[in-house]
Amino acid sequence: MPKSKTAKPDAKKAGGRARQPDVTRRNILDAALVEFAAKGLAGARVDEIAARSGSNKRMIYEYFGNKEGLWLTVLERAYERMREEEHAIDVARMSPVEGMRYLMEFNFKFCSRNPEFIALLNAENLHKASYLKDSKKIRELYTPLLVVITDLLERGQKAGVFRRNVDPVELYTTIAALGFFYFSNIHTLSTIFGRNLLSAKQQKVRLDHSIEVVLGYLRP
Amino acid sequence: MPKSKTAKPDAKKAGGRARQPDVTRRNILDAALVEFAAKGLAGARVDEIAARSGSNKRMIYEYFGNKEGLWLTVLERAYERMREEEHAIDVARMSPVEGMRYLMEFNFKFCSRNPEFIALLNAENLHKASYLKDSKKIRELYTPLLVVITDLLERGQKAGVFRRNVDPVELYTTIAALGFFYFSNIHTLSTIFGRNLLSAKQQKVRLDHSIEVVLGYLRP
DNA sequence: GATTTTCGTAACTGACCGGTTACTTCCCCG
DNA sequence: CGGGGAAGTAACCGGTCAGTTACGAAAATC
Repeated sequence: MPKSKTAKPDAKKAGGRARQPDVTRRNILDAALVEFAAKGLAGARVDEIAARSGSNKRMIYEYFGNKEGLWLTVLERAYERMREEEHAIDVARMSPVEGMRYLMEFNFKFCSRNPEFIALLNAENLHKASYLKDSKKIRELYTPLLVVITDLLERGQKAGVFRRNVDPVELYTTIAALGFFYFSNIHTLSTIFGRNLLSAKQQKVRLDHSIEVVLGYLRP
Repeated sequence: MPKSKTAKPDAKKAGGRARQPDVTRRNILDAALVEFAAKGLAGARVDEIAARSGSNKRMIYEYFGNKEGLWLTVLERAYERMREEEHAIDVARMSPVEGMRYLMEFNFKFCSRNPEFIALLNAENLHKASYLKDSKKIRELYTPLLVVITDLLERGQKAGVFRRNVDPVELYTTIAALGFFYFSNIHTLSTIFGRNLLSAKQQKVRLDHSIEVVLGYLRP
């Protein structure tokens, strides 16, 4: 989300009034992401978003129409961000095993770094993805990770270090599951196991194990 | 949800009034499970639960105090049910590989069969498991699956069919992840992949792959 | 600097919703 | 058989919240 727009003051904090629609818009979206992620669609309060954004309700309804419009925009933006980061992945020069390891680490750490994204996805699944389904922007936008995985698999198979007959979509789902689930259920799991799974140490244990599972499976 | 309770009239449908606290209680919980799973804690409507249960709000507040009390009870009940089913698992007579396969199938199908359980857990994680943490009933109740996994691992290692140095808790988490994630994110995944992952066919593909992953990993 | 357009504020509205209460029904026990 | 208490009903209350509006202030435009 680099700002390609202007080098202007950017904030209206210090009393300085400004006329910067896109900044206001962004502030609202940032605030909405936090609120929606913390409380879901039904639990989130528009007033709270307005207050937190430094803007006001009127602007929200001007830009996004209603609460659901805001929700969809926040959701689309979260997906865009993820895809941007994924696009930056380049494992072409790595060995298949190295590449796969790197990929899983990326996925895992992305989940760790973006708890709001996790919360958002879960909430959207609660609604049976009804907002996502209506989104023009997101349809048919496969994750770039899929391409990378396909490439790694092929190279690994040719080099004889990966087993054959692995469906890339299935493997992608598995990798996504291993990262996502841990963070998605981190609070109930922590409660049941009586451990703080948020700790860096526990996270490392989990990531190492997950990588072991996938690489172990991929052995020819 | 077979009714194992009594052979009594049981329903107050046909005008027949009844004085059956536990039946009313159960009806409320059944209705609440559906409503909470569909809309989350904030989105659920107490009036709707009352209507759907065939009872009324007054009874809800009499039995459960408030909406949150009802939520916690529904949550505890869902966990209890899962543990009951898990307790019925007996893989003692199966070979380690057979047993592991059976276990994963059980876990997967449980998730498939109990979408409300998935929704409930996700919602509770949104609240950072705050209700679960306060529950006296659930604390320190390790899932029985963990015991079974530990046993299978040991036997498999002794027999030389499983690798050594596998942490049972990590493996449990992995197995849980492979089942849970698919169903938890089934709507967004279906949208993005453009496939209906709810179909029996897709489910079989996923389960088979998941089993392959774990058994592949476990090879010595 | 007058006009138009955008932005911000705060009060408002109307629906909704969690929770309560007054009152009725009818089961159970003596 | 009659009274007490549990079970049930529906109206109601007070607060909340999504969404609107009226109006004022400041920018951009000329």
